[in-house]
Amino acid sequence: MRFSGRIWLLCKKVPEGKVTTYKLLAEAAGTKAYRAVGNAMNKNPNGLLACGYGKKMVPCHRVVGSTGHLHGFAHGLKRKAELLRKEGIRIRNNRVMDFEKAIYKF
DNA sequence: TATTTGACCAAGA
DNA sequence: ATCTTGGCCAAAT
Repeated sequence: MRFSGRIWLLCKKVPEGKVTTYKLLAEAAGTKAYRAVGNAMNKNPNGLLACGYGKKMVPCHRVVGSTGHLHGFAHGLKRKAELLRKEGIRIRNNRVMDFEKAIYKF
């Protein structure tokens, strides 16, 4: 399977209310391609709401930078922040509060 | 095959 | 705390 596909699979394991980082995803995949992970998210199978790869959704909005900052989102950072808030994650200035505690560890 | 492009990351003149 | 710089790597061109 292709690199991006493996990343999507790992991404699906992140539960609601938790977040992960591009770096963590790369490490979980056994690589250092942090940057390529970002690209994979950008081209994820969630057209606009399709959100499907296999049988589950790819919660790409739960992926943030290693510093806890929101880097990007197909529908805008604002939308991304709202989705996260709706799952119980506090966001302030495009940054996840209590970041360390919200991280999902593989 | 070669070049360009990012939703990255860590370190710091 | 904030901005820049160089290194990184898969994908698309």
